[in-house]
Amino acid sequence: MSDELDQTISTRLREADQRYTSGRRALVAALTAAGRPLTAAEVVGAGGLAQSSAYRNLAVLETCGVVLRVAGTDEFARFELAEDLTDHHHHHLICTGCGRVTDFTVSDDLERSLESAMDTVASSTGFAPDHHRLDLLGRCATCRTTGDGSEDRS
Amino acid sequence: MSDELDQTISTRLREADQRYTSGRRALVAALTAAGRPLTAAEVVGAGGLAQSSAYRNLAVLETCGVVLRVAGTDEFARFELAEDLTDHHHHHLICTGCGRVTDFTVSDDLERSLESAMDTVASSTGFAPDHHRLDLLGRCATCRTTGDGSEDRS
DNA sequence: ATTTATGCAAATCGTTTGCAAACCT
DNA sequence: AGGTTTGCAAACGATTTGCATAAAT
Repeated sequence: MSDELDQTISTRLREADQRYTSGRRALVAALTAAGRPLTAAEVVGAGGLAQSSAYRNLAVLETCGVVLRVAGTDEFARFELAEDLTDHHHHHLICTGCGRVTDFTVSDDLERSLESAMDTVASSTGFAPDHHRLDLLGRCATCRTTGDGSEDRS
Repeated sequence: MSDELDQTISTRLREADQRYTSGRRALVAALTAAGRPLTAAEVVGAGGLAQSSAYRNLAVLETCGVVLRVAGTDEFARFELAEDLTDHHHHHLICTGCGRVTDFTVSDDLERSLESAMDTVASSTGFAPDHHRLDLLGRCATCRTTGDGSEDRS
């Protein structure tokens, strides 16, 4: 992870009266290195901090807008760095076999269409859209060849 | 709910060696009447059956392709009738205040673009998309006027 | 020195499961 | 009767929390 990213995060935490501790740095490093949303278990494994600390820090980072919670299809919550930190607006490929979540992007045209759909909803209902979520559900290459969904959350 | 719908569901259950019991009928009726995804608690409240039976029947109906599990942003699972039973392809408005999920539709043009994005992913990666999920996250009219997210899952 | 973060173990809570009674065919 | 579904209460498991210690400022 770049020093610049670290600086931005540090500032964002300080603005919320939070410290950028070594544990939180480890956690951010794990998410950065992964390049895909990680489960709490994966974060714990990679970051080397206690489970409770991982959850607590993820909550802090989420509140400060550093980390985002990602909804998959299984029972595990997943976490990734906020998009405005990575400058990489993306969507998710969700494997219905193993639950793994990976990133993908769509054309600017499609993004614009999505934005316009949001505007339409905003003006035709009382709902005030904030952001959108576009996921593709299917089977990843591994689960397709392996036959079925035997997990590997390591 | 229409007799035709009941017929279809009955058939679909029978094909999986499952019965269309009164409890399951009540559950389907509750989902039909609601017209939006319901939490397990809401289903229990409306269907008048025990919690464990509700969960068990929802699982059976999900396996048989009658009911679909919907991911929101809160800790509650939500359920709705499968789209091919309602002939109503739709997406979800998810309120980040109260968690409530409602339906909305987009233009056929946008749907086609989404389909084409799926095809692109399919051919450029090993991932085999099955369906897509487009959600708009924001605040519902009630939560916007009420100020903030005080729950009402009744 | 005082406040905040950590790790452990216990608690929480939506969901799942074992089991005996009620139900359907 | 034979197999399935139901409701109750107990079990489960991911996540959260209480509390005493360690770290940061």
